[in-house]
Amino acid sequence: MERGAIPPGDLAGPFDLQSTLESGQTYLWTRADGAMFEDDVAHGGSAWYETVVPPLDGVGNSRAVVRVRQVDGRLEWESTTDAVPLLTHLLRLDDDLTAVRAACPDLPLVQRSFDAYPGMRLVRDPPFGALVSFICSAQMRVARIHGMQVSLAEAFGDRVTAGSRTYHAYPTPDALAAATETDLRELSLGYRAPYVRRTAEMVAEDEADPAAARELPYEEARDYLTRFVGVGEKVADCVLLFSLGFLHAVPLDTWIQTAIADHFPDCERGSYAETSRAIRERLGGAYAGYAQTYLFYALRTGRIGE
DNA sequence: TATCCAAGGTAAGTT
DNA sequence: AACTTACCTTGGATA
Repeated sequence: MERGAIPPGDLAGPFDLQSTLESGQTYLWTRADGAMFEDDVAHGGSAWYETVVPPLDGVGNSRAVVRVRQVDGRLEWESTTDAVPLLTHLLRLDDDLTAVRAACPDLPLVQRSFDAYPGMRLVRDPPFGALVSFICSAQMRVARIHGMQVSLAEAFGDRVTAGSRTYHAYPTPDALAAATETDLRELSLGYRAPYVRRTAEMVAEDEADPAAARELPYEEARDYLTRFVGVGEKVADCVLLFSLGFLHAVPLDTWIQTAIADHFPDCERGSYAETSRAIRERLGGAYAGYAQTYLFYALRTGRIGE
């Protein structure tokens, strides 16, 4: 495998790998030490994280194994190809986090959540993996959502050998479409099993393409994604924010709904769409999704008061 | 040891 | 359109 490092100076501001990958935005990486999403693991370590990247528009047109860890601020990587453009894309290393924070509202709740996890970036997951993993997220704990993706990769993903080890790629749409509902239920997907199978089939058969939403205006893009089975407005917002670069999307999950009720009750409108507009504006507009993700992680881990 | 409960919601059926 | 209800599974809490 090729090796390299990205010095802190090339990271466009503060960056923290662990919070970026373990904040519940992405379920497509694993920790080499097996401690992904374990709440009793302290921050500040330098664990290796691994993923197998499918061909992506614009950055590398073939599959690649990528390993990365952060030591003294710099990102060390090992990969089957030059990982710099891949990491820049997947971890949004070119986001100016200082500008992002400056654009977010000067509210104690928001600022304390930024302070809780300095350097956390949003991610840019591959669209199909993002779509399926957030279908799996319904009524589920983060550690189990991740476990499901690992199970899916082990059962239906291609094996890739690199650096004397074998990795499992995330399943292709064809591979998941070919699985049966029973196969998927055996992986503990529960009622999500038929959703995942049918959505994979829709992508495999070219009935719809999650990446196509990138070309649409925000609310049309969200509507477009809800044509996939198991995808409602909340999951659609997650795909838009964590994969397709709609940084103003604010997924209204249980934590944010509680935060709205407790801290922004005037943003509570009747419908998802209206509440979404109101809280998006309250969180600063353009980077509202960044604020949402910081709030979500800080609230979920108890770093900021209820 | 047994039971209960909630976890990053969505689809389908009613009003 | 807004409102109910059912839905798989599992780890942690409660009795």
